[in-house]
Amino acid sequence: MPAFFADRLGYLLKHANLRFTELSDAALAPLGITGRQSALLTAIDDPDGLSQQEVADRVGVDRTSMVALIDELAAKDLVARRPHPADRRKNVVELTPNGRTTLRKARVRTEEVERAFLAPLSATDGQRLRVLLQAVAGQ
Amino acid sequence: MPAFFADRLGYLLKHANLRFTELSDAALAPLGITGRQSALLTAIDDPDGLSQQEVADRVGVDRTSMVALIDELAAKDLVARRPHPADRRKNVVELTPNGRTTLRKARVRTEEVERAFLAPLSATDGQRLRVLLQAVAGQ
DNA sequence: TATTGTTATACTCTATAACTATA
DNA sequence: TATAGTTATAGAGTATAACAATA
Repeated sequence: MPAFFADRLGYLLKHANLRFTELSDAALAPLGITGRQSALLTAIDDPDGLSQQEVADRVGVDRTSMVALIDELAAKDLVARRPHPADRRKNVVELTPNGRTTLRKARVRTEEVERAFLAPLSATDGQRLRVLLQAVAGQ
Repeated sequence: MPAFFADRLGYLLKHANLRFTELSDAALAPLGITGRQSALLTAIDDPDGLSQQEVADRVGVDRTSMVALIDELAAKDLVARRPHPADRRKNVVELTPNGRTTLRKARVRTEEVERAFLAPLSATDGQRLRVLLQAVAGQ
């Protein structure tokens, strides 16, 4: 980590993000998923059942990218597609029982990751960082 | 920006980063460079002159990735390679006069971007965010 | 006409492996 | 033997364009 960069906001944001991703992927590897896939399971976990388009909108990717992402989770038996009962253009994407179990475990691990990531800070400062990021991340 | 994600640290970090990158690239586009290239110019701007390897270490990419990055900047006449006087395996990478001018302008723009990015926060909170990120980004 | 899922394709960013030339 | 630069290649991650089925 180059010292002459260390106070640039862009650098700090990028590397904070990198560090969180590393911790996340390491913590979730035993569950056989990445941080990205854990977030995807969270997005899919809706009582109403979502179309691929709706899931794509939630995580902010294109619907064309969604296909392969769902394929991966389906190959691991974490989610399943079924036809939408009222609109036959749509798939309903849902967690499988295995997906629900995995998501539950992933949530615990993710909380641990957040704690580890914020470990250099006091509890107050950790909460403060979250609030400040919220103000600044939501355009 | 999905509400059900908005308090996850991973989500906040990712989107703070995305927003900064967007602001940055938009502000630097009139100079014909990206935020990434502006950071690269900053890394290259060393009075001693750096090898490609040293620049790569500074920005945290592999030396094989460095080749194309330098090629791009060289094509824009922002940097130039010259043989290292003492070690003929190495290139010395340096800013051209045009590169120095562009870097100077890019610095002004980047400061404006930081101000715009932090606009939702008070000056105190802006400074606080920087300090907290520093604690958390440098492993 | 518009939307959903899909495929093909391409572009960015980055890394690994292997080569050349030096040291 | 090891290092610096280079090239070829490959793998993420993502987007655009075009198509079929359906609305």
